Parts: sequence; structure tokens; C-alpha cells
Amino acid sequence: MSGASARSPSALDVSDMLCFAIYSAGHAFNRVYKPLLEKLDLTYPQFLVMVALWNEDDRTVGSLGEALLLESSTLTPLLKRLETMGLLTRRRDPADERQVRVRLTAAGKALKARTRDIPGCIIDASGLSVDTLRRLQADIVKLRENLLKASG
Amino acid sequence: MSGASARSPSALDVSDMLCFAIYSAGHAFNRVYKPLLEKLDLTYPQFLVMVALWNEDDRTVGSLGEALLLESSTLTPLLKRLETMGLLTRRRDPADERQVRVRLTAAGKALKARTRDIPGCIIDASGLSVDTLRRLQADIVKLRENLLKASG
DNA sequence: CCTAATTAAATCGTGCACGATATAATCGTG
DNA sequence: CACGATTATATCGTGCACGATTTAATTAGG
Repeated sequence: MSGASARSPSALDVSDMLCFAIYSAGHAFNRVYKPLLEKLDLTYPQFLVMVALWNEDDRTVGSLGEALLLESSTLTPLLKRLETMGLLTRRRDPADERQVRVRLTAAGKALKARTRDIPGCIIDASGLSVDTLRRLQADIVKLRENLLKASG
Repeated sequence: MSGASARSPSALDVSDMLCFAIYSAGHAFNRVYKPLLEKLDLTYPQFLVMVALWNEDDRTVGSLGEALLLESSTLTPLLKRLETMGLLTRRRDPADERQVRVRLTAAGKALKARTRDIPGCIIDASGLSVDTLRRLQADIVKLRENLLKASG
């Protein structure tokens, strides 16, 4: 048999690769979120932007990008869609016209109430205890920090 | 202060969400892989397809989709690009013309030699011990299985 | 057989995601 | 205060990713 079945730490087989586990777990999360978010007419990345704004409103595009680790080339069209839906407004900051300030509308704020049961649904779908989830989350954040450090 | 800072298990704040940790860790992995894969002229999903084929050649599109948890609508254009690059061939199976068999070319097989130091680079970039990585991988695979079960 | 149902890929439309580049405003230095 | 450098966002091009639909081949039932 080939070396792949030896399951060495650096095995080059998708089923053994942590990066693939994370890549595919991301897709799996998306599949769980999709029916829940469709009721709100949001995609998952749009939902993340809304969560960020519910926790801190009136932010610049850059501040959102820092929180979500996304570039303006990703956020700008996404924010325009949310603006078209009437969930937020985008306006140049008069004090510094380079910046665009993103603010929730009343509808955007109101939408939060309709997300109350989502965390519970996700926890249920994960099939893991809250303690396990918390530990896993901390480990992955640590991993992410190391990876970002390594990639400059 | 808002409820978010209480860090309750179902806290609706991106920095507390496991799904976001995984989503952003996926992006972080991509950033580490990018310079390594650019030398091979591969994207990360293309690399995953090649890894799958290095471990088992002469597969159908469906078999690749099952291994990588991707749909034919994702794989077909991706495989066409790899075919254009001369790394693989796509041919209808004469025994069942519904299926398309994907086979590595000599160039595709040869490319594997140029990936030898990638696993080591990734392990280094992760900043974690091989044991920790292995445990994390197993936990995330379990999580993924639960999520896929829950999403039908 | 021969048609209905099933299966396998491909196609299409929408929405991320990012690097490279462009545009415009602000800052820093002399 | 002028002008080069920096900063913030937007634009463009490429490549996933998926659901819905389409096309074509195989299988099953009568």
C-alpha cells in the first residue's frame, strides 16, 4: 500500500489534512445556516456583518474588515446589497471623506430579534457540548492567529 | 456593557462564534497556502483535487465530489481548468457514458514531487504540535459529521 | 422491448473572496 | 502652503461554491 495509509503527521491525503477538515467544516456550517438565514434573506457573510454591527454600530468599512478579516473588495459589494435591502446605510464621514461609515437602519436593528433561536439551533446541530465547542473555538482561534502571523 | 461581553455560550458576537472561527481559519489557511501553491500554479481547491487524485487516480466526478464534499457544479469548471493546464484528462466512461472519468497525466503525477515540503511548511505555520493538530483535526471532522447529519 | 424513473454531469445565475489597481482625501515635511 | 506619501474605499478580473435546471444515458417495470 502507499504511504498515505500510514497516516503520518504530514500525510498528503485530504481525509488527514486539518486544512481540509476546516475547509469542509466551513461548508458544513453554511449548509446548517442556510435554511435559518433564508428566513431573514441573508447569506452567511451578510449575517456576520449584521452580527458585527449589532455589537457595534456606526463603523467604517475598515473596522468591519478588521473584525471579519475581509478586504474592502469583498465588503463593498456585500454592504451595497445590505443597503439595497434597507438594513443599513453607507455614508462618507464628513470629518474624513476617505472613510465610509456604516450604520444600521431601524429595520436592520429590528432584524436582530429574529435571530434569537439561531445560536441554539447551531449548538444542537453541532452535536457537541457547549464546553467542547468553547474549547474547540479557542483552539481554532489560536491556530488562526498563528497562521496569520506566519503569512505576514 | 452589552450582553455580548458576558461570553455566554450562545453569544451573538463574531469573536465568540465557532462558525466564524472556522470560517476565518479557512481564509487564514488559504493565505498560508497561496505562496506555496502559486509556485505550482494551483489554487487551494485545485490542490485538494490533485491530492485526492494522487491518492486514487482514475475517478469519476462524483467520487471526487464525495471525497471533497463538493458539487459537480463546482468541480466541472475546476477540472476543466486542470485539464487545460495539462494535469489531467476528462473522458466519458465507455461502459457508462453518464460518468466522466478523471485521470492524471504524466505531468499531473509528476507535480506531486514538488509538494513534498508543503505539509512541513503548513505544520510550522500552524505553530501547534503534531499531536495537537491531530486532535484538532479529529474534533473538527466529528463536528463536520454532526453538522452534515443535522442538515440532512 | 419500450417508456418512466433514476442517475451523472454540465450549465446557469448569484454571491463571496481576494490581489491588483484606481481614485480620492488627508497627512507630513520642508 | 505645496506636494509627495500614506490611507480608505471602490473597481476589476479570476476562481470558487452552490441551488436549480438541463441533458443525456442507464435502469426498471409492464
